Amino acid sequence: MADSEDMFGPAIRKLERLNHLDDGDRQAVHTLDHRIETVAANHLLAAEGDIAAECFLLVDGYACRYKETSLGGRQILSFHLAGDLLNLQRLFLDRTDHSIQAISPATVARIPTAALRRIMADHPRVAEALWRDTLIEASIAREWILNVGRRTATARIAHLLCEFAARREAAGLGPPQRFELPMTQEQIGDATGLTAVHVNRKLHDLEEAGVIARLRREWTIADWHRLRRIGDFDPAYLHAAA
Amino acid sequence: MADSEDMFGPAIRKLERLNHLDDGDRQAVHTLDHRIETVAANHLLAAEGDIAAECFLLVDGYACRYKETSLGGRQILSFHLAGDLLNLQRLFLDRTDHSIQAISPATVARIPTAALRRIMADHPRVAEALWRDTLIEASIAREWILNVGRRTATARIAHLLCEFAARREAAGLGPPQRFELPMTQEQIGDATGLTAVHVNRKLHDLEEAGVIARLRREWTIADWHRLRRIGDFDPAYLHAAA
DNA sequence: CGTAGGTTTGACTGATCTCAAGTTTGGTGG
DNA sequence: CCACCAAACTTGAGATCAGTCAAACCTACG
Repeated sequence: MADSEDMFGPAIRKLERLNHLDDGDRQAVHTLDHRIETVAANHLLAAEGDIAAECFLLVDGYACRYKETSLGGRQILSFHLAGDLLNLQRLFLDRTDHSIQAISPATVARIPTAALRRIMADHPRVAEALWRDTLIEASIAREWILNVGRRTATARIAHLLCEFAARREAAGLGPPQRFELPMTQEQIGDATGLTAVHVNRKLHDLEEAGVIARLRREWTIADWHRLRRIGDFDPAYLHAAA
Repeated sequence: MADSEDMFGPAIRKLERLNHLDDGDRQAVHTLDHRIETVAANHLLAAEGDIAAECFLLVDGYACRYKETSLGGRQILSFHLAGDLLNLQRLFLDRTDHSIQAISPATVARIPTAALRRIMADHPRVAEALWRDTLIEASIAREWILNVGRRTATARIAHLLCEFAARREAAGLGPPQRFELPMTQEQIGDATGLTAVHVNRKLHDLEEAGVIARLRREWTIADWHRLRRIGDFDPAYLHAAA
């Protein structure tokens, strides 16, 4: 049990932020049927069109979801950190409609959707937490439509950084001012609808303006207030629990 | 009851596409607490930040959801037609995170979220239909991120037209080849991350290419196959029931 | 039949992309 | 521990797609 305690810890903490759970609820989550898998960076966890009836719990590391156009353009739809549940739409839909990829070395638990549906039926508080999680994810997706559709390149990038910092902090993974960013500039471009080249240039602008600082993969938000203003970032859409 | 039969007809048909319902389920939907409202085009039904705990059922007409940047840029997040449930995220979240507006004269039923939560608790099949509806909406939002982020102007517009035609047909509102488009070119621009001027030019391109034809507000899709290819449209993301 | 909202057109601007080198970084095997 | 390699990052020059601004022109409706 100590083992699955470790594995499900981040997820339980996330569910507790979404709804109050009692001991029975927590116990039920701990004993969820699952299969642990450790994968390298860039490993594809699920592909568009898959019919495997399972959800993923990201135990450790980072992942993203994406879709591609028929011309090969790739659009990242969301980034995920430890504790996030992925592929929840498979709970009630037949097919995975996007791909899921680890963007760092990662540990995931594959959970059969049947097990999740059972826990939802038996534990209404868990079901409500999953509802909230799904609705918050939809809210984030809407904010991304706005970001990609109506903001300038610099604003899109700044917004993405703000969101990452905020969610990372909410998940208890560390302070928002300083962190190691798991994604490459190419991935930032794929998430913001820009090219890697343009992301690079705008990142330099932000750096020269003294808003952010970078040393290798270590990022510092030098002026949070200004970054937030540049990115037009209002955390309301995260509903305080993402 | 004949009255509410009429009012809830489109919604019941939509729920039936999402999950099998029995007579009790349908009866419960028909007797849902609600308040009918008829509004003019452009009427604001809900605003970002609202705390009123109610969802909307679009009984007749068309509506859209949108967000705005602090600089005034507006991004439409989705279009809705008769039978669609709006603001479902208020079921489990405290605040409306986007605005909702009628884009044609419309009739809506305002339903207190408490009534919807009750029906979900008592009628699991209805609850599952609402789950599916929410998940499909999230899938559509992801496709929109891809559309706005990674497609050319013409493709974005073509994709939007394909989606509208497909959803309209799925809702039983008429054939996909010919329809009256409820939105203005400005609104198409707001939905695709373009300006009205550019939408106008690309629409003319599509017309000159013989892909679409317009007469006043009446649109004809002259070459569905080509429109679909131009828009990179694969209806899988609608999960056959949107 | 006047008017406001919607559409169309033209000329010009500018943000972002493309292509094509480099350069740095981090990991790996010898 | 070092040499090497692939991936990631940088930089520059030129091309292009879409935006801006401004003026007409429809057309639906009161």
